[in-house]
Amino acid sequence: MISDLLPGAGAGARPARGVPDATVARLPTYHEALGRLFDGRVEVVSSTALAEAAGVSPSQLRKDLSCLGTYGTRGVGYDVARLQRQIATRIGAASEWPVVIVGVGHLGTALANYAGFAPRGFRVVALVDPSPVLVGTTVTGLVVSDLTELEEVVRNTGAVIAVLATPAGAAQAVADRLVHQGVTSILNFASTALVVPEGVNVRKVDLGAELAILAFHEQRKVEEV
Amino acid sequence: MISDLLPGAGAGARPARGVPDATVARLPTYHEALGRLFDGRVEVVSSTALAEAAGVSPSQLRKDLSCLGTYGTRGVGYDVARLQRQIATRIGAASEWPVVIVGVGHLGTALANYAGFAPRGFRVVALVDPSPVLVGTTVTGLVVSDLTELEEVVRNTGAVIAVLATPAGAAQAVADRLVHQGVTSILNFASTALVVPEGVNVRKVDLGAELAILAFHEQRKVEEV
DNA sequence: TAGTGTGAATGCCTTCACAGCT
DNA sequence: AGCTGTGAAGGCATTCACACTA
Repeated sequence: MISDLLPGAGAGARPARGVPDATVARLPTYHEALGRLFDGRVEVVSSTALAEAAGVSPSQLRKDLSCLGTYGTRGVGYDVARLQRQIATRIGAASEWPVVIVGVGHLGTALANYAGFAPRGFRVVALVDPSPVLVGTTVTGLVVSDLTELEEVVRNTGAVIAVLATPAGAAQAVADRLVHQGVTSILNFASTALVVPEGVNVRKVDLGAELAILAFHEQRKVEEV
Repeated sequence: MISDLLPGAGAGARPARGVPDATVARLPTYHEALGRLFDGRVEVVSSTALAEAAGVSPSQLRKDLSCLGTYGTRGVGYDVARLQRQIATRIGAASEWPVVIVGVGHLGTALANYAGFAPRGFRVVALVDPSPVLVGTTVTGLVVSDLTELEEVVRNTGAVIAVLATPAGAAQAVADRLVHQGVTSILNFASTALVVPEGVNVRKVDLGAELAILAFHEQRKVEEV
């Protein structure tokens, strides 16, 4: 939606080789839709069909894909396998990215268990939390490390992507330490605007805000009567 | 970000009394920032200060607030309490919205426990899942209902907002049933584009896609060398 | 004929710059 | 003097329409 409009915004992101931000944000959706709909059985797909599966307009899909170079055949459609490979390479789903999760509360635990990461090339390699109750326990086969060892954990795993699922108050301090250790991409679930240096990408996911946006529309419906 | 742009976009949303979608998406952030920074002690805030706390530009903040009518004083700033009240009313945070969560896996459980909903006027009033193992158990003080009773649950609670934390395959069917019972706002965590009638708002939160967008930028950094 | 690729046009959002209050 | 409110300008993103190709 909106997208974006969307909330969940990038910071410090440079214009990126001619691919507009809005397009980048949709590529994962296309990739996912391709995998979900056409597991080896369909060989060609039209822009109309794929667009519907991804929830966008056909012309938008075509324009987006044209940014990656052209992988369709006029009069026919797109070669599914080839297109999927191409998008995968571009969004890095072909590689495997180690990810560190900081904050092992309810949300952090859910993310550690989230099945949608693995097929997209992400592997959760470490969990970090300050709570003595949690440190040392095992979650999804990973031992929770103490927050004081954050630097060591990041160094050992070589992670450049981190997920922040801490309370809002702790987020900035943790982010600073992550960036200092070489993390350059942060997915932030805390409801704070993080300040990071140029070149570090942050995406914010504010679950409360998402619901609030829906409530706004509901509120408007109420007022209309 | 991209916000919005962004994935997570509204569907069926009408132009809304002159308030643009992009502004609506930021209002909850302003509301949250006001609450976090100024708990009763500061009476006036400038657009510059609030904008920094919310992670936007001062001019954007001013333009956004001007959509709500004018609650600032030239040469002085915004009356914190008054502004907060005004935004709260507009986004419906002054009311209390009952919310039904469908899908009580790791994510659904985390959402049921999420502390960020209550202060924004949301109360989780029901949990629904098809699994015989879960039905009847208690999560955060709520007994999990069977998916077959979905219609009854929605009717009894009077919820118009629902959260979908089901697998992708089940999402559309559940959405259809929710809409049929009068739900008009859906927060969708399943990685599927939902088809809903005019007048129903859907916001999609795709956690895997969020990470994938970050991976795209990392991939680009790698290729640059 | 069917469906991609893409300039052109439209519309939306953001940024700028300054007029207007206090 | 300081800071909001807002028209105007500029930049993106989306949509349209059609040339082009298999």
